[in-house]
Amino acid sequence: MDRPTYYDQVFAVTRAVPRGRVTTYGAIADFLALGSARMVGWALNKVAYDLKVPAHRVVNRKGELSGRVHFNPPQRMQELLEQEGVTVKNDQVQNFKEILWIPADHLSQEAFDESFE
DNA sequence: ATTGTGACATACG
DNA sequence: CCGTATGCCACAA
Repeated sequence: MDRPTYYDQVFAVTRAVPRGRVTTYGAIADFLALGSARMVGWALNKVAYDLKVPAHRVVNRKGELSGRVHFNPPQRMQELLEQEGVTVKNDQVQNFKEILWIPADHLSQEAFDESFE
């Protein structure tokens, strides 16, 4: 699309997160070099009821499942993560630093832009 | 145009 | 660790 909305970009990055890995709101915002971490969570909220985007792989900078309450039902987020091999305890992703996936380290801005033509 | 609203992040006490 | 404050900025009304 000519004019991808902020949502589209957030969704695209989120879909790029591999199974068993997680990323953070800040990392996505940083990669997009647009908006802020707040925008990311806000964008995901719009699609929380759609299963097209693996929103469960996005957590806050502490590795907490801060957005779980927006799932249906809330514990669904943790279940999905554990299903992918991610251990979650007390609403926190275990081994967080090991499985953290930073978009900026694996995606090129150019290739990303092209996907919106 | 103005205001309100955040699934955040960082700084400070 | 906890609460407060501030920056952040796209989007809906």
